[in-house]
Amino acid sequence: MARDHAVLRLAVDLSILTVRDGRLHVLVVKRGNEPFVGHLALPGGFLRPDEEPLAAAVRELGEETSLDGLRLHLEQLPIFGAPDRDPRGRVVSVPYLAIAPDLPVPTAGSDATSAHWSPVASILDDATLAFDHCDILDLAVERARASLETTTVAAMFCGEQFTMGELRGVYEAVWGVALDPRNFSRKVTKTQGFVEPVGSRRTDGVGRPAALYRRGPIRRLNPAMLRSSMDS
Amino acid sequence: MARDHAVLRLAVDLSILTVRDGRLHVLVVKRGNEPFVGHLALPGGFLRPDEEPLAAAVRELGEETSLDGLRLHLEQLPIFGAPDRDPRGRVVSVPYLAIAPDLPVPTAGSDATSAHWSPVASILDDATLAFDHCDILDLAVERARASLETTTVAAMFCGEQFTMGELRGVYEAVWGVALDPRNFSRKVTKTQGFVEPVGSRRTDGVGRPAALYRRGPIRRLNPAMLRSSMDS
DNA sequence: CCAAAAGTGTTCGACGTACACCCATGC
DNA sequence: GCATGGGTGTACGTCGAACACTTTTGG
Repeated sequence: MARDHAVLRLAVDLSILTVRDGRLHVLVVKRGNEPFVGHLALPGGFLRPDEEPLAAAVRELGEETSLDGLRLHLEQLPIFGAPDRDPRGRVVSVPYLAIAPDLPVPTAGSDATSAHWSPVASILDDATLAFDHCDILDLAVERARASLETTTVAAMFCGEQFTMGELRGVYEAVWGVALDPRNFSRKVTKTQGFVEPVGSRRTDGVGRPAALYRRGPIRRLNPAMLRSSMDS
Repeated sequence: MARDHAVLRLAVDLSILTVRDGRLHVLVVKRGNEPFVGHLALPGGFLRPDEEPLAAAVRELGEETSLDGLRLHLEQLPIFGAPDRDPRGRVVSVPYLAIAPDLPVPTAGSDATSAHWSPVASILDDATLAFDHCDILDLAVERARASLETTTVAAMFCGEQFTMGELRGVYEAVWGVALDPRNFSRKVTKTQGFVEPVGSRRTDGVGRPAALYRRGPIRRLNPAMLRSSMDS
């Protein structure tokens, strides 16, 4: 039995999603190093010795975006391991899906310059990401869509306090459908533990002030949210 | 920036599940090499150079069990990457869930001796698997339970042709609940593409002969199968 | 005849869908 | 007033749960 084991490095790559202006956005960085210098890519980096993959994802999140990975929803997706996916050698990518509220443009750092939010639709249409990051992003978006059905992560797209309209906007942006505001509100409030009323109301915009909510303790949604389309 | 990248090896570990005698079983091997000589473990092995992880899983399946991995349901689960999980050095495990029909006891080969089916319940209760394989198996069983709700993989536990009773037995064994035979049959047959009637009937046992079915083209179940318990 | 498994018909209730209608704010 | 967004009431249909009842075999 020869030692024909593959020796390789692990990279963590993050699909950090948020909702801005009613559309799904992803955080991309412009690469400062070879290969793919100047190309857009998902933030990420190599696993360090004695480091757990999840810890590496949290670390990269802080280094490249100043986001607190411990407070975000982080979910590991199936790995990408094609032997020729990285010209530097054998690198297997461990993708993470991160769901973040709409925060100010994050800081750039390390080997990444000019990190910024970019609409997912245009990124996937142009297919301009380095490596196989378009495939990774595609997988992450699909997972996010599915997670909205069965879990309460939609609230992770919002801030500490949010209105029903904001939460509904998350579903509409990620799923790309219009939902009935009245039935949506009832479904959410009747699901014990999804959201908790804060008591106060938001009076900033036009229209009747909306009640404010915060995230409840429940993480899994049972029964699930349904994705069937409705006319607005 | 020092080159403090972790250099490591990838292992694929397979949770090969089947249903025997109405109970969920998993394929385990007795280890023939250090570490954990003589202990039970999930079948698996190291990734080879220029090999995709999925290809490695299919290869190991054929080597250690003579099962055709291309014809089975294979699903990659989140990796296990604790730095100290393998005494031989940094080894990250890529777990695969395989769902197989109840086949004759597979052949043993390579560094694994006496591969055999073992009830999942007793394996998890005793917690006797090598490495962190109990955690891996636990994850695989949870995934299998969830997959039965949203996909048609339950039929992968059966042979080419099967009766409604057999298919229902899969759900009952994996979920550990009793289902109403009458409502189950209706639900399955009314879901277009889940199963297709063969036309013939099976007359081996006692009772009215059951109609035979084969797998249909549909893979995702919509609406999903519900897991709520019913009294038998 | 009896036991056992397969399958049909039917009732009930929960819930998603659709929409009429009312509430509260800015302009 | 009127547009805009927030929220309640309610009727309808679909579907899962429960179960009475019939069918077809072996012993």
